[in-house]
Amino acid sequence: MARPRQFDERDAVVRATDLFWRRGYNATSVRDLGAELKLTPSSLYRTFTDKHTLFLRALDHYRATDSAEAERRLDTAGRPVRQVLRDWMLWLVSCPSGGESGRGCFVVNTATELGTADDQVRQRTEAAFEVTRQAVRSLLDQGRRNGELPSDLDLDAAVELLFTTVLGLRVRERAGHDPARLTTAIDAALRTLT
Amino acid sequence: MARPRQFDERDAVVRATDLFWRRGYNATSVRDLGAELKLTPSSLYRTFTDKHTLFLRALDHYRATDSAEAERRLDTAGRPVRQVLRDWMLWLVSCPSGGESGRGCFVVNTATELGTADDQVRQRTEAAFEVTRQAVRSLLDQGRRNGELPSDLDLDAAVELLFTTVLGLRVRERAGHDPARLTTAIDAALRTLT
DNA sequence: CTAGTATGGGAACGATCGCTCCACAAGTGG
DNA sequence: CCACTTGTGGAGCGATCGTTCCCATACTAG
Repeated sequence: MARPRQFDERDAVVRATDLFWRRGYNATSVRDLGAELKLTPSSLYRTFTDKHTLFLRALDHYRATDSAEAERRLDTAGRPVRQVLRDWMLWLVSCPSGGESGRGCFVVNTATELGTADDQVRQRTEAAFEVTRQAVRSLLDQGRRNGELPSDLDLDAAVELLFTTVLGLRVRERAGHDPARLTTAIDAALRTLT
Repeated sequence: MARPRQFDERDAVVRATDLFWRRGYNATSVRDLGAELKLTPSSLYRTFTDKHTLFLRALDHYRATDSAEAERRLDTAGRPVRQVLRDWMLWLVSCPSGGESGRGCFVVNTATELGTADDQVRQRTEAAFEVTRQAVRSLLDQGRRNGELPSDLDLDAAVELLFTTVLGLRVRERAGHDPARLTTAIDAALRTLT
């Protein structure tokens, strides 16, 4: 052992996530990161290898926090399934992290910015998408079995529609669309479950 | 007058659109553009002022072609409204421009990459969104009036849901999602119109 | 206290960024 | 043919990119 770190690695990742989320991968320079994380280049590279690896760390952190928070909100605590879904979707489109709005979803932003070119990124965005899909699916399945939702509900179709709608909502939040309209879209999506 | 151009300005914009669409704004360098458009820097700057202005030209070109093509496809020629919508949405998620897939929608990609920071870009993406919204609305309104759709259909809600779904589909196409699932989502969205 | 080790600060690397400039080429109007 | 005007090609501008290196610093183990 030797000289200990003067910074909190976890806190640095949090700040990096914030910056990458707001600006995207390509528009965020290592110097921007250095200023935001209060790290000199040498510390940044010693700790995180390089910009790309730090970006992957940021994606992982996002999934472990925001996505996890979403999972938590999708966990019914005896509440009606449709109410859970509505609260979750409303939360998604109203500044999930802190006050600031217009940031959309880090995963969606990343998926559209980098497409399918970067395999390590693609694996992570795909995993995040799949987790959400499955969470929605199990929630709907639960509602169908306990009688809250029609027993003849087409689960596959409902999952695809809701999941696709959620991605669209994330884009629209990023684009600064009127929250009232997003709420209208949410309620219309939920009305398909009757 | 003097020496005439050795290149076709329109063709250059087409190629620029293609490149910006695939890679996004920040990841596309002026030298990339020069190579793709077969233009030297001096010609590029003399003709298009700068990278940002060329990007706006590309956005405008996209709206004037791909978006216009979408409008055309939304024009019923006596066909059933739901069939028109279905064909249109299927077309949206299956490589609209040429063979290549995984490009998503240039407008959606731009909106998520640049957010609401750039006002000139924002105006254009917003205008493109609004044109689509209105096209969907008038199509649904037409269907409601000629009896194809329920007379008590909530137009606002249906428009918001379909429009949001379309944006989600564009993201998922960019992310390389299974076309069969996207088709499932499309059919589920259309089933809400009954 | 000393030897050993990892960190912090920052200069600086080569490459590339967006962009400009200028000499030359290629047309037009007189 | 001769000015004149505009386009082309390419070197090169200053700035910034991602990254590396070096050295002083600050801690631990013995």
